[in-house]
Amino acid sequence: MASQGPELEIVHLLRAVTVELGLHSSRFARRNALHPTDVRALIALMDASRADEEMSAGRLGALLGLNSAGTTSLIDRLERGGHVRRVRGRADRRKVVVEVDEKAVELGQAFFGPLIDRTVELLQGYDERERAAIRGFLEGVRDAAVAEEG
Amino acid sequence: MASQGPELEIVHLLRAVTVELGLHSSRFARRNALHPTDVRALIALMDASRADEEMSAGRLGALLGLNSAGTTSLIDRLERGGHVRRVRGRADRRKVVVEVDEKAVELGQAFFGPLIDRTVELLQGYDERERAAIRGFLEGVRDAAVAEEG
DNA sequence: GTCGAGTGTCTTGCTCAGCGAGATAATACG
DNA sequence: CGTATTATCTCGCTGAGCAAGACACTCGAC
Repeated sequence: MASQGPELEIVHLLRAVTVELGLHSSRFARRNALHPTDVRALIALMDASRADEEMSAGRLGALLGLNSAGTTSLIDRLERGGHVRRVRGRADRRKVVVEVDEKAVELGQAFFGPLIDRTVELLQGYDERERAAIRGFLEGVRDAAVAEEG
Repeated sequence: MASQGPELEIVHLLRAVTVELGLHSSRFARRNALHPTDVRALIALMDASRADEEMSAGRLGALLGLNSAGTTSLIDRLERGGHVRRVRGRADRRKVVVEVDEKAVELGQAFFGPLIDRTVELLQGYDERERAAIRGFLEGVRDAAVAEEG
């Protein structure tokens, strides 16, 4: 099984990476008494915040594939844990904008920071052509996964 | 956000890849009326089968982080769907060896095969040094994630 | 303005994955 | 043989997420 040609070995390796990153996330979840969905939500919220976009309850739910009831209880859960605040939208007052608490952001950075730093460090060990190969490969896999929606 | 240096861009790309691969798995899950856990279980079972290892109920549960009750109901579910068979262990008759049904294997290959093929194809577009960089990077990330169990 | 359709969120009642505790069955070891 | 250990299953429960619908706000037509 370890002798299936160099390409399949890398495919297998990529899967191992996704598995380990998933396990890493679930360690974060368990440690903070969060569910996998909660972690995904927090990540989406932090992304939005970094991009200076408002994240409404509905948009968050859609992103995570939850219906409105599930979304409400997700936000309830996060709010109860103090990770998130509900703020009524100013422009459209039906909307609920979900804001991440500063402490949650710090918590996440403290947990995922070292791994990100280590990855950046790894990448600095490669020259421009090698980095381009890595980037191109990842882009290719991402696009292939996106395209595979038959 | 897209201008954070070449290294962080790749880190972000890697996350996008894991997200998209996760979504791809969940499309497979939904289409076959399976839960995420069921998919993870089937993958673990196929891996074991390819490596010619027997997978007992307990080992499967441990691999997925389930307790014994959860493991039993997981296998019940998979068996009910015809994806899996229970076989009493010959050597140790307390054990239950879980075998994947041929059809489930084919189903999985039909679904994940194209993506794997596309990935192999991508890899063939790189020379030996570039492939080594990709492999080394993935190994490094995997090891970093494994090491981060503080 | 105000009426109605449309949209965003929350409530209610339910299903089912997974947990804890403990029962049952087979093995190992004295 | 009998006791401890190991592997799985059963029972009762908690809680995430769903479907349906209530409620609140917005916006366009008149």
